[in-house]
Amino acid sequence: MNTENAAKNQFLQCWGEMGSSWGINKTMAQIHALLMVSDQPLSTDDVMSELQISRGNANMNLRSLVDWGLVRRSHQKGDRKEYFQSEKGVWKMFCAIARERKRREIEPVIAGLEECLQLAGRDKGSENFRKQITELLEFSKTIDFLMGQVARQEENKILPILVRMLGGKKSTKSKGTS
Amino acid sequence: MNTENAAKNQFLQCWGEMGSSWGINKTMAQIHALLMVSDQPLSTDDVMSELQISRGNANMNLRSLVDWGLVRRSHQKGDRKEYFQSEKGVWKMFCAIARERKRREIEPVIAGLEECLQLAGRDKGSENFRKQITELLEFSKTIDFLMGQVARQEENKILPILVRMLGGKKSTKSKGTS
DNA sequence: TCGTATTTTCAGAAAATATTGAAAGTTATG
DNA sequence: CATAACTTTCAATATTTTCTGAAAATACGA
Repeated sequence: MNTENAAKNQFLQCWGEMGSSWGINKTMAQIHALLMVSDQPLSTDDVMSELQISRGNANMNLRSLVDWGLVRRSHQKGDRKEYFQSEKGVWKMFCAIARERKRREIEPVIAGLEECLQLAGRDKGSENFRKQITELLEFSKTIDFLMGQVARQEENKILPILVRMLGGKKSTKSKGTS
Repeated sequence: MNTENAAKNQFLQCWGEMGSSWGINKTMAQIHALLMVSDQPLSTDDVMSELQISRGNANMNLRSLVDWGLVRRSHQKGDRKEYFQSEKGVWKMFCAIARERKRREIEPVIAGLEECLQLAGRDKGSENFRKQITELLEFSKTIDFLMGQVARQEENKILPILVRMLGGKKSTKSKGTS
């Protein structure tokens, strides 16, 4: 990691940690952070030298980021190398993550819980079990639905509304927060 | 893992996987699953034998579950052993998780991003950097606020409202979605 | 207080995950 | 189509995380 900029290093560190704690490969999160604050698209070699990681590692995690829809491949004219550019809009990023986590983590849970109900049968002894699984399943389906809908919003209209609904700070000034 | 019940095993498996993919120790998630579908509180030994894990492992993860507010310690009269009982309400569980993840994972990110801004200074060269970090920071603060507010709702009123707002299925009955 | 039942801790072992780097594969260009 | 530039793969290795089990600590009842 270059020493160039302490703030940038702090950011790479911070973002990597956060990724880790949400079950995302730390290097993947760091590359994402690097690209997010990079003014130009970066090549695999740029990423390797900035983060001091191997080609294989850089390649694999860049591909993952592309798969997640957080990063685009790009090309510079007169250059054979591939460059990578991050989506910078926070809401767009949020949508991409919501979409992928729905697909990778919520949908499989729904399928798993449905299989539980299948296996549980209808006998008296499994009543409580079925009730609990059914409640989890319905909740999961609601979350699944909401993540899907949120992920397709072009603009972040929903969070400000929620903030108001859940008691956002009252405006003390005469004009609204508009 | 006892062979007693295929549905239960499926559930333990499924819940463990889900935990893993969200950065939660798989065993912790499995113990949680086990307690969720257990009619009586279970002792450490019960958990050990159901999941075939060591005392140390069981103890550590039970403590974590208690720390997360997902499991309560309980006692049976005339028995010196400690027993554990899961919160079963899905909404209550959701709130506990939201509360803890806010505290453990969102708040540190906010602090980290604020430190980035400190370190970045005010010079022209860091303009884009500051803009990006600032946007991430504001988004994080919004999420932080929302998780805090959601976590304190006794009842799940908010999700049904959201479902309606984001295009919940239209009523097929004669009256409109009013 | 003592002895016993129970819980907690923690160093070492095992398992899971992430990383490396070199070879194989691919693609663009003369 | 040969070559050089670049990308991808993957077996070996390193690192991190999780788990074990026995020892230490604690709580309880007589």
